[in-house]
Amino acid sequence: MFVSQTAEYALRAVVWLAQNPGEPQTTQQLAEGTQVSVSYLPKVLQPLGRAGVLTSQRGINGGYSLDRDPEDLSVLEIVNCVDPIHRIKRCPLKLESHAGGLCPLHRMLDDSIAALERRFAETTIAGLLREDTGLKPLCNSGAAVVSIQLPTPKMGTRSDAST
Amino acid sequence: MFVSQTAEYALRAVVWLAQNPGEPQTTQQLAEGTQVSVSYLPKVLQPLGRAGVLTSQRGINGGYSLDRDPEDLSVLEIVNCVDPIHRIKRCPLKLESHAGGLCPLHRMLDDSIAALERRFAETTIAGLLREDTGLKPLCNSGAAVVSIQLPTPKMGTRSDAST
DNA sequence: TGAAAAAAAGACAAGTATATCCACTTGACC
DNA sequence: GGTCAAGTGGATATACTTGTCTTTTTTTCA
Repeated sequence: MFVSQTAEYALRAVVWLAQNPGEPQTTQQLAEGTQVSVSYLPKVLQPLGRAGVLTSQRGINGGYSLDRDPEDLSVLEIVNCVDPIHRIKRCPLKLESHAGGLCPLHRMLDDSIAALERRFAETTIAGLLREDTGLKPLCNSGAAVVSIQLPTPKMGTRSDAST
Repeated sequence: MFVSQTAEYALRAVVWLAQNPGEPQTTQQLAEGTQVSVSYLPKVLQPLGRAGVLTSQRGINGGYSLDRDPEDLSVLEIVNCVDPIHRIKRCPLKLESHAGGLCPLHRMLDDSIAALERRFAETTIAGLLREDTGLKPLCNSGAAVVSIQLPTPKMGTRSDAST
């Protein structure tokens, strides 16, 4: 894959939390909102808690809430909590002659990783919430959907993405 | 990960074959040149054979040889033989409201995949061989190393990449 | 034709990612 | 303080990726 399933789940959860500020979200609520299995989600969230991205509160009225300003919380940070991106630093073949650099193949691969990393670093959670193209980040139902603003009952008017 | 181990191995093997045209390379030779386990390599190469990227010849003096012009053989093709890149086409949460497009989160993720795909499509094997920065693509030893052109017996003079 | 070299094919083993479940702890509220 | 809601941690299951090994098939060459 490209980013792990777990990282994708973590991103969903953080986006959901950013969309539902105020009261803490229980595992149930998060699981429903992000369509992640309720029994797996806690495992995904724990590293985010340890990293200080979110806080968890036990007991009645507990749940998870975001502990960072979405405005300077990047996608990269979330991904790195859960499934760190590894750059290629040394020759994977361990050739002594390549000790000081990477050959064209691995340089190209590392550059690609770097580009991805850069993009993830530049994308903030708040940015994602702002760039609303008619489709609110994950979620349909419940809490966060204030107005989805359907243009007409017919479909396919939005012309955003398709392929 | 980012590209699978298997895909990385496939790229190494193809680069090696492009560097060693002429007589077919046995699994042993390829394994040594690419530092891939000799018992795993055949598994990696088989999909490439089926896809017509390389041909294999059994028996004495057999081995693998590239069956495509490195000039228009892209990294993307190799990767796709072995571990295809999947774009995000539909909402992974299967929200009906997102049927016609992707939300900002998944749009961003898909755009990142697309950028990667584009880069891989634009990079040819021949291109990698040309862009020789002092380090020949994988390989040290043996066959393909005609002149690695060591500047001095001392190390670390090359100043190409390091971080 | 026979022997040896080589890839192909398939069974199997190990490791890692994903997912589930349950017993335990923490905390809020009565 | 008791009770119940909620997260935590650990054990276990399942699936997929990576890796090994053995047998079979193909091919060349003597």
